Amino acid sequence: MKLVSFNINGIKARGPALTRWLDAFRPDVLVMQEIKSVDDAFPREIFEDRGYHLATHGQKGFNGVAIASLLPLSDVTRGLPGDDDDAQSRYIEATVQGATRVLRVCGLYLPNGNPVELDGAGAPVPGGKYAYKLAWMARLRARAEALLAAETPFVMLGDYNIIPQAEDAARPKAWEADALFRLPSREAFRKIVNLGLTDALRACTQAPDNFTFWDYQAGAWDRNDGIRIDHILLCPQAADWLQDCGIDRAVRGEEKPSDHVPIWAEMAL
DNA sequence: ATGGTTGGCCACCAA
Repeated sequence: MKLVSFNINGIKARGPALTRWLDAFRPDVLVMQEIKSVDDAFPREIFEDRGYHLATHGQKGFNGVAIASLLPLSDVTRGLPGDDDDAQSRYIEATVQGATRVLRVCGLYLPNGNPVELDGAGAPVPGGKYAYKLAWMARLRARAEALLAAETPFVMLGDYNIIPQAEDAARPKAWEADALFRLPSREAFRKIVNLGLTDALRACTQAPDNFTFWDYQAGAWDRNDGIRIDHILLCPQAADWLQDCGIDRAVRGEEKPSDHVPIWAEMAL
């Protein structure tokens, strides 16, 4: 079965491009980010007409995540545990029933974190976007720990807004001070991976130039000035079920594309 | 290295 993460950058603008890709690729389970829609305005028929179950967690104007699945979906939960005051829609979980196995699918849109605001001592300014990013990552790590402790097979996939290593950017120097690549961001990502999770793409290839995002600006796509920030992390059990992983980069060159492309994992479920 | 584009939505913010 094919499991995919795709930051669609606005469902209202992405209808034609998304449906073309959906019909060509036919994912079994799809998590989306930046739907930029409230739940009531989401065009559910795009998915339901094609036989998908759909769970959305949207908000007005920004953010918003969703899960579409050909396999039965159950136990949908919305929001990342750990902060009841967090009003941003960035996290959704659901249980997917495969032919022989059950998988907890965690779809996430990790905060961008820019601009990086630091105080005189170099600490993130409380209430700033960078502090929010790091706090969110600590909550995500706690959630992964809880799922590991419960021995619930799970995958955490989505737009992490993290460039894990220099080979994951065409021009790493340009990103050194950015919230997507600065060392504390990469350390926080490693602390999650180091719980024992597998980066699905890196389990299948060490090649550089496996980007998932190219900015709309300055001809980034034409110059292949990209970064790898969309990731699929697997718990040890789910990693045993991984068969292949790749990035559907051609989507970026089609008409009216998102600035991200799908990353997929083939799993024995 | 810098400047630049798109989405949501209606004055700009976010990326």
